[in-house]
Amino acid sequence: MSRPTIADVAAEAGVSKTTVSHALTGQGRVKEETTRRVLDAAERLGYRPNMMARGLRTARTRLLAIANSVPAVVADGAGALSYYMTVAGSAARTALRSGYATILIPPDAAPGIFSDIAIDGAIILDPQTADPFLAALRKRHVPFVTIGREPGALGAGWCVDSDMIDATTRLLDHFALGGSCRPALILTEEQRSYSTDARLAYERWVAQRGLPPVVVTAHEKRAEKGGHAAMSRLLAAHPQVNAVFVPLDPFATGALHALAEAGRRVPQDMQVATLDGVRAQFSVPALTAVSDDMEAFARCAVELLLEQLADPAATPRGVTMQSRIVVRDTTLAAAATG
Amino acid sequence: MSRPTIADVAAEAGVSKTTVSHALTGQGRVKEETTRRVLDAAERLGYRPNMMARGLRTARTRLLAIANSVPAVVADGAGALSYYMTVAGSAARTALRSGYATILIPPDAAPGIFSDIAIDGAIILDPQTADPFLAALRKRHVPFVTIGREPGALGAGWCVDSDMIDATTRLLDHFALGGSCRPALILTEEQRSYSTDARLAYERWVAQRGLPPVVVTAHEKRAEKGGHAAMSRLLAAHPQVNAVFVPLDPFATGALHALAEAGRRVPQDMQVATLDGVRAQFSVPALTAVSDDMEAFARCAVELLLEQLADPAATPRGVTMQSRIVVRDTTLAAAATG
DNA sequence: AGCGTTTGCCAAATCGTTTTGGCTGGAATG
DNA sequence: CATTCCAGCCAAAACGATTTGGCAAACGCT
Repeated sequence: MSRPTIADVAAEAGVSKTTVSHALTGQGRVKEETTRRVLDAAERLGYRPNMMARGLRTARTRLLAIANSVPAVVADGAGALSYYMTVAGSAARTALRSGYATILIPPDAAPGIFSDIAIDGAIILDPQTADPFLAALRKRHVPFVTIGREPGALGAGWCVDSDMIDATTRLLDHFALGGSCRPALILTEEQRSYSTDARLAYERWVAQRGLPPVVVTAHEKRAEKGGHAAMSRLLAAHPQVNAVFVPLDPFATGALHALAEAGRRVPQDMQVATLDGVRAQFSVPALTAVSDDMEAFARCAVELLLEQLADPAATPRGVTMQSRIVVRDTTLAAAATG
Repeated sequence: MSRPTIADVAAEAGVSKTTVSHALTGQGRVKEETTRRVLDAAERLGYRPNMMARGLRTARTRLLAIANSVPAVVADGAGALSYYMTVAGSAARTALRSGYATILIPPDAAPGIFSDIAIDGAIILDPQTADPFLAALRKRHVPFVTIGREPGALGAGWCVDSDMIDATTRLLDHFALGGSCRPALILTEEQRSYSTDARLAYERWVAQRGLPPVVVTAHEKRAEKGGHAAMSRLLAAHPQVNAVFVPLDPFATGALHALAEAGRRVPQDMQVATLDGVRAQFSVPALTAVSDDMEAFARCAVELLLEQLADPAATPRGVTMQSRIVVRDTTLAAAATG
């Protein structure tokens, strides 16, 4: 026989389809003993509700989507977006516990994708200003949670975020531990909340010390090349700079190459730090980095999304997480302690 | 108004629902001009077919799943399974082109998952002997394609695979380029096709040269520790060995540590190679590796799966891909050429 | 003209759930 | 005793697509 339906269970248990549905979903009023009989029958037949039928009736798919707004900077292929995997996997696991499956939106997919797939909600990584993915979701009235805030958004949205202002400040303090410090910042042209926050904290920090702000940018798609070029320009224009925060990790490794070519020693002549990931970990020298627990981000994002699905009228809630600074080879305090 | 249905389009175009359905899906007979009118109406209303309704009727979800049979060997957290992301992302992209969305099965999920989600097909990475995921899929009659063969399976199944016998042979030849060579093999206890193939090729290679086979194994879950322990045992028991193929990359980095502790120079005293990935690339010294185009694997797997979905009665087809050997710091030919 | 075939369209059935509205019979209330 | 209420169950109506079977009109052939 093909897959048993609710009608088969009803026949087996000697009740109506309505009662089976109620017994299984906990709706309506069903005598305890009847419920047990239904559950038994369902078990015996190996009954599984048909998701399509259920979805049709309830207008819910029990599917979430996860997408990365950051394009796959395929500088050297593998692992460029490995943190995306970490997040996606963790989100999928968390969602599954609540009975939701997670659709993986491939890197670099067009935002139009969201009008073709049927989902109850979405998680978007690192949205940028006026993010096209978020626009598409809003248009379709699909609830979403962002990891990282949408910079320049009007009201606060559902999001989970790291405290990048605090982290940047602590990082600059860490730079300064190595002695007198003239820090610079290498950012992406694209505005994502981590970069705007880093800029804010940086400008505040240098202003307090009466230092001139030095910020160089490149388009994120240029990846390693962009970081290399930015660092070269920086060295030429601001020779006094002796520490640099380069959040985007392909930029950071590109910057390391530029420094090597220019004959600058790291960290003696130039301290370098980035956001954590496989690149930072495995690069030689290993990069000091601002590190976030991406798995926790993902878990939290799913929880917020489910909260929102349960009550679409709830007021948006954000969660902020503390980052750690992982000291490796590219900053002076490392040499001092290690 | 809420989302338009096929009935709205029918009204707008002045035809029946049947005709709309036929015009949109290309079924049945519809006059060219009528089709155009329907398409126009659908466009004007922004009509999107309801996936749940369609799925209910056709018993197809247009969802695929991708899962990794290899547990997340979370030796040092991030990036341990970054190749899984590469594959999953590439598969998702390919599937999307044919109108399928891809569900990400989180690492370490229980095989029982497949009785709770509604999918048309699945892609399973690196199945092991008597793989529980494949068992679950077979039980539910869900078509699947494996990346890597299921070792010890009776008939041939739908799969895409690398020619690991050839690659291993070439790798051993590469080892031998550095002079007289006594190679060993460090494998996982778990049998996946790449490991059984590597063993086969290795045993053949040493037999041809009248050398004794040296194979050491560890449980894959032990990750770096396992590789470390295996290498230590190898050094103690077989001091004459001067080259080792360690397919599982966490094992390989673990082995490198053991070698460093034992004061053996790499590659002078011991050549080392592994399967490619971020670890191999970024490890210091960088590991010579057998490298596969995982994105191509994924594309191919999706194509095979769609082929199978189009004709479930088709005889299973396998595709074999050629691997490259990427020479880095841990083999002697590298020193010779670089 | 008469007959069979093809073309173009449609009404109704169908997929497997949930939900609505109603029906029973016994307990509680007056 | 009559009335109201409620627990416990059910038949039928959704949900929005595809598919089946059929009906006219147009066409081709003798």
